[in-house]
Amino acid sequence: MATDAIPAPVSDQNLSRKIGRSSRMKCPAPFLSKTYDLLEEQEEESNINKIVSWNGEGSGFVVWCPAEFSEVMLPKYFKHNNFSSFIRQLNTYGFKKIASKRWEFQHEKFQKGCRHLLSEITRKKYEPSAFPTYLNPSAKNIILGSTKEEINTSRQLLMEENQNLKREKMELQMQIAHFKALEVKLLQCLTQCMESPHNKN
Amino acid sequence: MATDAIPAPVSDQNLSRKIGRSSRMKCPAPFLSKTYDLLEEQEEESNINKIVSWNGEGSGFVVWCPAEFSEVMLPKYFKHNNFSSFIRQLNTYGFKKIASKRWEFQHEKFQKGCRHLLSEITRKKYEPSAFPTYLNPSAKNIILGSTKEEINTSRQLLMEENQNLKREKMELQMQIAHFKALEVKLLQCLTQCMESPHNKN
DNA sequence: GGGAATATTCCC
DNA sequence: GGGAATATTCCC
Repeated sequence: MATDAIPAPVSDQNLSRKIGRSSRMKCPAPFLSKTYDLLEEQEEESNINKIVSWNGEGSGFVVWCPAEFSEVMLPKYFKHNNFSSFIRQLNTYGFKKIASKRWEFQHEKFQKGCRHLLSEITRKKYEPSAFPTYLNPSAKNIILGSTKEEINTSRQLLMEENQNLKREKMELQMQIAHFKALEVKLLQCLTQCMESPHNKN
Repeated sequence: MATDAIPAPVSDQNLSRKIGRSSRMKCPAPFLSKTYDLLEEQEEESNINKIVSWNGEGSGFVVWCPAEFSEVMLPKYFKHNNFSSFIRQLNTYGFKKIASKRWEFQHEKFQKGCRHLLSEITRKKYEPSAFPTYLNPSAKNIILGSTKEEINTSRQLLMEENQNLKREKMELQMQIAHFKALEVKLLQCLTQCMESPHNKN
């Protein structure tokens, strides 16, 4: 039946929101728990059959067979069967691909036997107005350690942000113009109202 | 089999991105197409069996049986079986619930027989700062004829302008907050003024 | 690898 | 109903 494949709601999602992940977070992101679960599940398979497993040191994991992994395992834990979407999430949470010829990923806080570390892993934040980390404005030394191209990239990003800010400023100014006009009208109304209440009655 | 329930990729998703939905858009959002499809599919059912259908005038639609709709129809078109998520999407696209005792929804541009209108429906915008990532081509030349130091100077100037723009933006936002508060007060005054034919004449 | 749009979930 | 976080998709 079709609905079978829709994963049951994950219980730990509820709690995590209320607490907020900022300082003392209890619940790992669902993506991390599920990925960890999925590795635990595979631990029970014999080595020969493993689609995915922890690496030798337990410091990362390897997807041995991406095709099977995507078709069989992903839908059991996620709402899709696309390897690329899984990779996208890994990147979002700061995992690194640490081998060139196989799909091995690692994250400092994602280790075999250390489920409790998961809650220390955070999403990379998407901050619309902030600088990318490598463009930290306080980093005045940028010019020393960077190539012309890198500085120029930084410059272009600033230019882009600049355009956005100007547009936003314009929009805000339009809003203000609107409010000013409104204020004038309201004051007119009020004045009329105060000046001539007598006549009608 | 589990993977059966994962909807096949929808072909019209590809095109819509490239074009951009701003002014002359060709492709409706997947959510809209799918919802329309789902209604078309039900058109073939006899009236007695309908889980969902267009309303009498074709100006909206009614989910007659939310339970069955969620369990049976949603998973065929979406990656979930939650009625509330469907509702959330309807709200995102500006649909209105137009009956109190049944699940009837309406949107000006969502009408029976008018699939072409779908592409005029837009998401309500959540827009912190949106500007398509363009790379300024004319500015690319700067890198050829300039030294690292010169580019960096340009960069620093932009950074400065940027800071200023942010400050200005903040100030404008404060002005707007001020106007909003003022508007509330004026409206209160006006209301009082109108309600109480003061001056006791 | 990551930006950004859309989808889904959760919460108020 | 909608804000906001997370998930999924698409594209560069």
